[in-house]
Amino acid sequence: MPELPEVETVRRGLQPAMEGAKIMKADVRRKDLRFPFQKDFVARLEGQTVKGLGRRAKYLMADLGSGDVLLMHLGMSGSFRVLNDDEKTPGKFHFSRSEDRAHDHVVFQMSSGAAIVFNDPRRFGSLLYASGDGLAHPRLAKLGPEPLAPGFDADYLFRITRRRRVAIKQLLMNSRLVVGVGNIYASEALFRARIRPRRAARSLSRADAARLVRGVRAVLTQAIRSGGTTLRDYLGTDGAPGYFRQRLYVYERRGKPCRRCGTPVRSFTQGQRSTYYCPSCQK
DNA sequence: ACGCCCTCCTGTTGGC
DNA sequence: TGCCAACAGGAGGGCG
Repeated sequence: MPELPEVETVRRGLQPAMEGAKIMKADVRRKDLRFPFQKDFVARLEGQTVKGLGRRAKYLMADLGSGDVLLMHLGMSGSFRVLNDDEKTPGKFHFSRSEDRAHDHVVFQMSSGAAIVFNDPRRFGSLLYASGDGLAHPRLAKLGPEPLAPGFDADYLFRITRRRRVAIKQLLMNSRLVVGVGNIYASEALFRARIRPRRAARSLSRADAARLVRGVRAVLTQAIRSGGTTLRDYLGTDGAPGYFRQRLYVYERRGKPCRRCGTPVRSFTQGQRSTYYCPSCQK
């Protein structure tokens, strides 16, 4: 489900309910998600105050009073819902599109009175307790630069694309090289940069690399502003969808006219994922 | 080091 | 109408 803009939107939604509040109770209803819950996961969390809520790549990071961190990843279908006091009555609210409570796997009761519910039908998400600032955790240690940070610039992208035969779209989705760009925004960024997704990475000129950096940054920034993209499941912490879908240029628009030139959008499968592009605008 | 392929899991959809 | 294969926003891991 969620790429950087959706995760960032979730972070902003969770922040008021978590920051400065204590985790009174952590109700873990399964033994595992993507990974088994650590043995002492609940014991280490309960009673801790959340000092701040940050993000690295697609991980949410709750900084805890102990100096450690709670890492939260949404996988493909994970979502958080914040329930305030007046919304806690069962049946009075809806969480997911299907209103199916069966996949509410973890509930945090916060001292603020809010309940924070993690729901994840496919269970590719994960919640991990990590020591220190968490950046040395194996899952984070090898991540590439943040696409919206200064380190992701034309020089960097040009450099890492040299000698790589891999298709540029797949390179964009390689989190060791740049984080946060998933299947939707890779297609959208390439459209903005006017580069075909199948191009070998090493075929990009310096000018291509510069346009692609701008394309990635622009699409992510604009999507954050719209609260992310809701295709199917994704909902924010308040249950509202993201509105960037109506601003997509190519994703899920196969056969529809390109919003720039009118040529029908094409799609094909690349690395077992759908890719979309305009055969006229992108070279 | 790199590139390709498969896997985890459930729910929904589209084609016959 | 019903069945079932294909597919869905991530990413770890194995293999050549």
